[in-house]
Amino acid sequence: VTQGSTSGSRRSQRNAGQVVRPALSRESIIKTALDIVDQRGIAQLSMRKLGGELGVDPMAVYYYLPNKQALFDGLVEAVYAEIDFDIPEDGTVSWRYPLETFGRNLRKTLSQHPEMLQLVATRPVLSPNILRYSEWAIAILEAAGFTGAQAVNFVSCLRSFTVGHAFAELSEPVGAPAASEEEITAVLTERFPKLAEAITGGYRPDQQYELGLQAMLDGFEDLRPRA
Amino acid sequence: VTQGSTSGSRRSQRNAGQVVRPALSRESIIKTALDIVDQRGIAQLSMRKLGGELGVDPMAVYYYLPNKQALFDGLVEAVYAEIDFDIPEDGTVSWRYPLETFGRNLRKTLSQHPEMLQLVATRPVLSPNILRYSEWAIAILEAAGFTGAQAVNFVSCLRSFTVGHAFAELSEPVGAPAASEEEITAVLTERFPKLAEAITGGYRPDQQYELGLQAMLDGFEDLRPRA
DNA sequence: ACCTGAACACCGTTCAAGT
DNA sequence: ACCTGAACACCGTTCAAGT
Repeated sequence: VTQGSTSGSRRSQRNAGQVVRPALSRESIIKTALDIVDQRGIAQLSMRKLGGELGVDPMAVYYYLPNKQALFDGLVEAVYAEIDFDIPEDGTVSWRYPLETFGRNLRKTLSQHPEMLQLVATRPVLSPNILRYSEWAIAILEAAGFTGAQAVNFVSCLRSFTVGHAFAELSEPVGAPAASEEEITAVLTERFPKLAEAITGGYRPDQQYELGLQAMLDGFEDLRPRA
Repeated sequence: VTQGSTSGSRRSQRNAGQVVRPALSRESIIKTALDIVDQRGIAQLSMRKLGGELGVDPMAVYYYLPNKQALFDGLVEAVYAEIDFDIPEDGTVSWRYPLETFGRNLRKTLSQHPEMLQLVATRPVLSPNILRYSEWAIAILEAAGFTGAQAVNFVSCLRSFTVGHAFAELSEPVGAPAASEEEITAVLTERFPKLAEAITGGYRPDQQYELGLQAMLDGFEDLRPRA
């Protein structure tokens, strides 16, 4: 939560010998909140603890954000802004490229903020970062012969799959609800042998994601009018 | 929240003229909790309101469930149990059938409990209903030439896509974060014309889901060894 | 066995007040 | 303009007690 002293730090200089508290701002509040979420979990983010972390009265953040929902929106937007959605200079990319990159890079950022998943999945935020990349993706897909409506659906489906997969990864493969690992596999082998057998190979999330991603893209390809 | 009087209703008969309160049970508690979630939203489900709805001291439910997490687990399991996962008598189904049915029927039940989505996506529950159907699906897929590991990945990917899509549907297409519908489309047409153009056709969730579902299945088909 | 009730350590948010 | 502090109406959960 380190941050260089910004302008308007007259106050900071007054309390020499004390901990220097940078001036509050919407941005710094959201940054601190995201740290809390990432490190301690979404359930641990309260307006009161946020105030504590900022070294400020809990009510101080209400000057910058009207309520907790607004804070959540800010957090989601901050995560969206982190996604690497750079559009390549070189214009010659296949129609699969924007879609693959959209999925993989979204997934990468989500994996860095697993505790944000609930918020990201729940709150609709029109992030410029996403919109801009989608706009470009549509152009590429249209140039490849798809319609704009198809392109939007493709992006939407990939987003859904990626978010859903991130959730599944978070909740473990055939996870441990309360019982121990051994107990579960024991019950599985007895009652659901094929499932148990198929799982013993291990759960490889990256591989599974790539399988689903490529399958979808292969399916989309079939919709393309013949050249 | 109506429920026929069950056995052990000696108490109920004592307070004649009063509202008859059926005996508490884990099942009836979860049923009532699910009603609250469906009708008033997940945020409105508190142990205290649950007690109120049951006509009982809030602490009474702790006799049947150790804490709120256990209540959540019960709710998720209840939703999973509702999914129509009947295995057809007639054994001659295509390998696509179990996968299509898995996705569509999961989606149908999720759409009936939209407020449960966060919980369903978050909590790993080994529902017998799901395991049993998965076991059958694997058998069908193996008979069609796929490996068990592939079959498990297919089911997993479909679950991810279905859950993710349910979330997206809940959060609206290019939803309204705070601004009005008109403002959004205005900004969109100005800055992201292709996106705006592609969206004007309207958002058809069912159609989009079916598109993604079939694309994935088409992609899976390519992995099948030639007969 | 099943339920009650007080108590504790928390919440988000309002509103008036300070500097 | 920016932050404080008391107050209100909530939470989940513990623990001892009632019947």
